[in-house]
Amino acid sequence: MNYKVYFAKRIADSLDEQLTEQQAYELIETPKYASHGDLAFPCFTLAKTLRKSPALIAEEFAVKMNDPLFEKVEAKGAYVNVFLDKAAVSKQVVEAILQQGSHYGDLSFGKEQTIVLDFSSPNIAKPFSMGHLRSTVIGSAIANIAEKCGYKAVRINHLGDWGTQFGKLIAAYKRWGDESKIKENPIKELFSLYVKFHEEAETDKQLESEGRAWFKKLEDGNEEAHRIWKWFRDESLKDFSRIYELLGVSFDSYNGEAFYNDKMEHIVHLLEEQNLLSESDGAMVVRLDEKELPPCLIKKSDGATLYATRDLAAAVYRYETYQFAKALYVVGREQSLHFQQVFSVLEKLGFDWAKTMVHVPFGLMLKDGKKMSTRKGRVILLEDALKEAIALAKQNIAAKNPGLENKEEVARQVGVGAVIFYDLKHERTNNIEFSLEDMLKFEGETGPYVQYTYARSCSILRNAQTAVTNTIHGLTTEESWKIVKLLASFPSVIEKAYEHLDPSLIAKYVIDLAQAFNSYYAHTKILVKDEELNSRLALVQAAAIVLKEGLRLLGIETPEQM
RNA sequence: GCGCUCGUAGCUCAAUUGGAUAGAGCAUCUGACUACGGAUCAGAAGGUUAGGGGUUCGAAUCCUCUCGAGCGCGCCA
Repeated sequence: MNYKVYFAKRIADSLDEQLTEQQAYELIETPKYASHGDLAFPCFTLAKTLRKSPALIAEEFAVKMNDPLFEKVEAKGAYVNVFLDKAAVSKQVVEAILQQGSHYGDLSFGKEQTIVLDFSSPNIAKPFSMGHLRSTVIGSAIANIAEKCGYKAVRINHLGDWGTQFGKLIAAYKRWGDESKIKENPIKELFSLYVKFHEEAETDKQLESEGRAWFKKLEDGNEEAHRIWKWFRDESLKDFSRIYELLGVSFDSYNGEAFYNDKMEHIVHLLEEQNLLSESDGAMVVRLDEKELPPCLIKKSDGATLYATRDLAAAVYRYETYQFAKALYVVGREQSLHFQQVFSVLEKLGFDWAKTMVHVPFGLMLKDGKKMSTRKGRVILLEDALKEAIALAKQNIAAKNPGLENKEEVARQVGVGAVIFYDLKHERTNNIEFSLEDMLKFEGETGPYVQYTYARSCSILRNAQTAVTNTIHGLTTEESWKIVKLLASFPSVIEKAYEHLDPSLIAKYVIDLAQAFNSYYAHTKILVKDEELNSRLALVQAAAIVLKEGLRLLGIETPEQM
């Protein structure tokens, strides 16, 4: 039961036609302070149509409105504050959760529709840095949230396995490469070749054109270029899959940029057919003057393709393959111009589905206020951070719970949970100042804090040694009420997280719920044999279910002991 | 120079998208029945929301200017 809807209905009923239920719903707030009740309706806007003071209107509402679900209705200034009946609402909410289990909060507005998500998309032959963490965990969480809303989600890892950079890398390999060293430590060696290339290129102007030439060869099917490229790609993928396994992230497709190599002529052909291509300094571009955007480059002057060309081909391929209702690109904000251009070109081509495509940008991971640059070799490897987090979790277990059975597994879950949560708790669009120290904190607003709360709830349920039955009464204390209110709002939090495509809303929610639970835990003796025992246990179980489900949506596991 | 994003406690972030008294967590300082797990809880302290002007019943949020930061702006991705 959605109490906001219920309240909105009551308001609309007690007015004649001045306000629709929908309008009332949109005005209702949940007050910041508990002393203002559980739901509030501000009367400012009604004051104009009713030609009465807001306070007077609130007063009249308060008198008129009585309902078995409302314990008290109070006018305070311009607000109508409603206090819900704690026992009745607690019963409804907790019973619903126990009945539905992990399906509590499932929504259906995405039913029968497919959503494709392009995320993670690391570059081959480059280390998986902290910077890639954001796209990976945000994209993965949004996919989970979309599924919770009923969508069929297609997770696509659009690997950066094509482009001029490979020409450069091959050029560097031909000059300074050592096959045996690369076999020993592929990513590290390839990456240092890449860095060296850029260092040398500062003084040796030859290098740049050598790199471009190799890419052209690669694109034209040169056997040697292709063999080297394939080798680099295979080695890199091995590295990546190790990290994805650690993170617990999976994909439905690893079709990267190279996959579209034979699908680009089609796009170029379409553009030609519709007279959208024009020449500029030897390159082929689509002009976007009417949108006041710079032109979108389709082909370089040597005939080689560009990133945008491949993205166009990918979009068309994906639409033909999946008939998506929505396509998301979870890619850093620094590429927002690129996506504006690509979407605009698709529109110009007359694809009406172009308007279902959205760039979901996110802030950068900054180091000392600056972008972490792969070129300059200033990177922090994600795998190193994960390993440190896991080692720290292991230390904690050794100190706090030495008897724990599957230490390794739990240490992984907790360490990785800390890293993922640290990323996801920040609002998506904001930059994050990277701090390994903060990321490895397990106290306060962290993943391990929520996991710990879950483990505690499991512990109580184990100790209870009785099956929880679904007949609830009581639960009227301030502490339990805080939990119930949060539990009741879970579905709307999911809806909002999807609407904003922002997992941080769920991260914040899960923190709030954990805090409410811990506060309850500290104030209430749960395992005492009185007639409310079963109700308290049911509340604990309901909280556990929602904590677990919330963390699952974020891609974080929930050990029962830690 | 132009465009985008942003500026909130010492630090990292919130604020129901224009609503009531701007809230959390770190860090600091106090406390917590000899405990259902102390990776916890309760409390103290910490603010002219970068700054000026405007819009209205009401602004951290909207418009404008100034200052400051980050990222983009044709053959990289």
